[in-house]
Amino acid sequence: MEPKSEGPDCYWDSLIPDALDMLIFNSPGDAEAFKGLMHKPLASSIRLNEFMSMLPHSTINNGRKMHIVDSDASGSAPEIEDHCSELMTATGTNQTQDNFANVALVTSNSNEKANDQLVSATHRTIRRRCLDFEMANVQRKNSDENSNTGSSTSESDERNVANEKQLLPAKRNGDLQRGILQGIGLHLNALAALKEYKGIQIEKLSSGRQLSLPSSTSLQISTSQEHQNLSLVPVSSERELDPSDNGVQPAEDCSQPSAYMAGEDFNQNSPKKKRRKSETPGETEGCKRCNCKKSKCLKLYCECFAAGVYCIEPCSCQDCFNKPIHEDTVLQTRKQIESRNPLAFAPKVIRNSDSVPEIGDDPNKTPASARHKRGCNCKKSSCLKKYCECYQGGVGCSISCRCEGCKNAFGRKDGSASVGIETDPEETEATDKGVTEKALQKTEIQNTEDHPDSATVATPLRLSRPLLPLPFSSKGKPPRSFVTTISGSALFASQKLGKPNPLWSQAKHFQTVPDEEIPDILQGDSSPITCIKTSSPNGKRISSPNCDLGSSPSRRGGRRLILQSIPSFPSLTPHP
DNA sequence: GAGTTTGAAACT
DNA sequence: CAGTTTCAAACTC
Repeated sequence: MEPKSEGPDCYWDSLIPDALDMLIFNSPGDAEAFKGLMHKPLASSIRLNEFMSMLPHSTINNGRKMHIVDSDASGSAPEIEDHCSELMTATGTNQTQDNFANVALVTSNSNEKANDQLVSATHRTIRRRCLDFEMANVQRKNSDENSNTGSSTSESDERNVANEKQLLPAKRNGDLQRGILQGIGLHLNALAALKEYKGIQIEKLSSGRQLSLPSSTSLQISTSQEHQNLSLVPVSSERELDPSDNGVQPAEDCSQPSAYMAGEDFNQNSPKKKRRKSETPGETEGCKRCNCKKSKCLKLYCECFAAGVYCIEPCSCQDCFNKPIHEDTVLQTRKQIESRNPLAFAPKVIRNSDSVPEIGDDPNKTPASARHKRGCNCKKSSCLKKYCECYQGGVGCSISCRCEGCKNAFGRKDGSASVGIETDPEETEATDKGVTEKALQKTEIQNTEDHPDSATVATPLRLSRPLLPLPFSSKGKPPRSFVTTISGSALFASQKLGKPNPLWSQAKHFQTVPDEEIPDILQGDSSPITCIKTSSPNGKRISSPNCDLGSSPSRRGGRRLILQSIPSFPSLTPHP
């Protein structure tokens, strides 16, 4: 797709223009060494880590943020990705954990149209694999302010900060004022997405929206094509900086333009968007928003509110208070709900990365790695419809469920259930056979469609990744922005978004997320970095270095992003 | 598009 | 904690 820019006449200095100006060397000798390096022909075989190893160590330290920009996701992406982790290792593991070492993987839309290629060919050549060193002052500041310690903030500390911010958006304003990149706030609670949840779903970056994460996050994702960044920036800041932001839900990354229209009347009573019904399985995955009429979108009934995002234009809600202009009310209500149930906004589906089968789970037949937090209470749906939160979340029922007549295709409460498409038809009771088979067929069809390349994979594997969009959603809600797996409270977003399903539609681009990648965070894992599966505009996945551990077929050629703690309710940040 | 069903959330 | 009510999504026609 894109011409390889690497070649005999390709030099580092052309790829890293102004590199000398951007770098700070500890000594003149380092500068000279680097200068010489820059004029070396860029052999296609050279590996990024090798290059980095040539750099004086001081070059990549000094608390600077390095961006790895790769415009040609198709060709060289894997290499960059692979070496990114090496690079991290080479430059000091600490950097992967502190705020000073920020590595951004910038991917472009490899599916760009031909004309786009022509237009941007030159730019790409330059940008390609460009190492962009950027001051990390902002993050440093954040680190300083958010942490009493001068040393790098620990994961737990960051999480606490993020949580604090969630409830105290005002604090996040400061971040905005520091000049953080503008962007559209991403409610990554859901990103549990990679709540997928564990499966953060980073969706279409091509729309030019930023995915915002807490300032403590070190990962920056952007598309080279439009210079759009998925920045780990406090959502609030984005909102404040974005003049066009009308309080519109930042987290939303809908493909629907209207969702972002500036000046659009917030009134969601507008008849124009009656989202869902028009959504059909292979249709555009427009944003599906709430339709609340009596709750004022201030209760968990409201999907938007529950997801930690503001309602926006596509919503069909009435008397909506879940808007930036009612931020105080929203926050107050949220606090109230949390006081009643601290986990009210936490992901409903929790993965057990330890793979310790729950009591009653049949390791052989149920996706034991994921379960609904509280379990369902289905009486009539037999856990075969999306009324069932377990089913909706793509997880099997567990002992904690109080459902009756459970036939959850992802795993029955009693552990005897068949799983997904591999369900043995004979296993299904004759009485409900029709229904069950229908549901299973639907699931199977969607699995095939959504994950054509994984169609032959054992179902249990797929099912064990509930956070990622599941197949059966014929009306998959559009993700609020992306599916991603995120740490800490971030999961909250992915969850509701997490409702894995909203992302289902987009999940098509993401493939499944390996269990290992899913939120260790949910389990209290202190790992500083969370893996996020995302897709570039062309559906490429961005991955983070740390995720390289372990291999998975689904990862091949994909990219992963690793994001750090994300506020659970970022998008509610006030809007100036 | 309207009406029904369903089960989570909220309330008592 | 259990029962009831309210609510909005999911589903059906």
